Amino acid sequence: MNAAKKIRPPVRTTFRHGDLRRALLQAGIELARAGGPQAVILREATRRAGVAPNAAYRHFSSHRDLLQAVRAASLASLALAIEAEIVRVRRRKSSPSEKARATLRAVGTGYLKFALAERGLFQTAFSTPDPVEDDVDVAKTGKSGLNPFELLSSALDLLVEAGVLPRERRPGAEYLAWSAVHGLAILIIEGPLNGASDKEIRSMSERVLLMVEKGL
Amino acid sequence: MNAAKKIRPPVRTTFRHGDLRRALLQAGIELARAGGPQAVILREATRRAGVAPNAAYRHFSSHRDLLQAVRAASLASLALAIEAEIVRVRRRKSSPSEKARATLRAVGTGYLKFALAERGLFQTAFSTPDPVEDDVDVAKTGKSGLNPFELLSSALDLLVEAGVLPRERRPGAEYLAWSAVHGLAILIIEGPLNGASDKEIRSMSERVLLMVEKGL
DNA sequence: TGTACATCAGTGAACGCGCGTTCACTGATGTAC
DNA sequence: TGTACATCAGTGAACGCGCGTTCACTGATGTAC
Repeated sequence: MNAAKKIRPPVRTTFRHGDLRRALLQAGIELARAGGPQAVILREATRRAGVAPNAAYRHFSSHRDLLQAVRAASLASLALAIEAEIVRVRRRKSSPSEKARATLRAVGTGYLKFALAERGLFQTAFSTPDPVEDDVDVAKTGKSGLNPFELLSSALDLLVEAGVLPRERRPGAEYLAWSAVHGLAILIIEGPLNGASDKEIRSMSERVLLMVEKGL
Repeated sequence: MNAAKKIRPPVRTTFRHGDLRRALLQAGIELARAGGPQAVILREATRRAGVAPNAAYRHFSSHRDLLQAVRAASLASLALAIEAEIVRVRRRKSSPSEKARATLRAVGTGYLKFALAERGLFQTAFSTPDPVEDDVDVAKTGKSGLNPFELLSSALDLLVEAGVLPRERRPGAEYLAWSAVHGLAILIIEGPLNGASDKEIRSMSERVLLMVEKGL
């Protein structure tokens, strides 16, 4: 019993953690991954970092501050997932108009794949505060330096340049595309499409992307 | 001071509340209306009903149970809002195909209007558990006895009957329409379209509904 | 119509929980001389 | 190269909070006779 109480040897040997901010952020991301924004608990993050609860306050001004950092990281992951999908399109050779269309689809596909594979992070990325739109916070971007919203925008620009999308329909088109794809993502991760099979999900994804293309 | 402590006269004169379940549910709905599902706090509901916290357990087996009832009521409100919009269409005389189209638009319009006017209830209605799809819980329906999902389904059936929507495209069409409209609702209430003007919102709503009609 | 009694919707007090946050501190580290 | 010292990233203890939930109870009400 005494021994049991004496256990709890701080794994660290050094007194200073040295990289605590990153460690807390990482722990926060893992919490978000597993349980969404709700699960990002400051005390739990410090526990995972092997540190006293209040140590977090050296690096984050509040719980809110930590959550905000996790949210930014989630958006960055999403951007990365979209970029990965876009890269696959770039490799293929085809006409500009077909390429533009494929790029838009890639944005949607990347978005949906990420939502499905990382539902916790996806939910966290879009948990209430601050719109992503005109936000140039680098913490939210992928390799290209663009955040998910900007990636979608540039795909739409490409569509206009290729003459596929009439210029007068361009303004606000982000919201049309985003509505459809985001809505499907939510239906899949927390709506009636929740238990659906991979096949069903893939089919619905394709149909939604097609609907956007036709309806834009 | 003594007087101050002696205040707290139970407003009730009778010992038994008599209608506590309804009172708690009503309080829960108001909490949800003001702050979404998070704000539905069992103790607060009992406070508003002027009753001890544990009194709630005579009528709800747990906090979860209360929240579930509030959620059902939110869905019922949504169904009502959609039905109200549909009724407006029915009154107008026009060709069956135009009527069918208008009905589908009405479902979307009702949905979006409700999301905008009652964001707290809307968020509550779709807060995680139990899909609405095949759920025949009467607590979730409007006057017609149909829940929101079923209202959408029957609008799509109408579209097929009127020959507007090819029969082979019918299966799963709910999800296409719902994705787009639900996505827009979320963009409006907690996304980048949050601060948008009424005019912008109306415009985007129309465009999304048009996209659905064209893309279905 | 009157009385005895069972029912059960409410009370009052208390619980453990885990959270975010604040306080005064300590001692390893890097720097200036 | 050695020593004194300031810095500041971490500690340890404690806080108030409000939650959901459990317990043994009480007394107004409706019912059976």
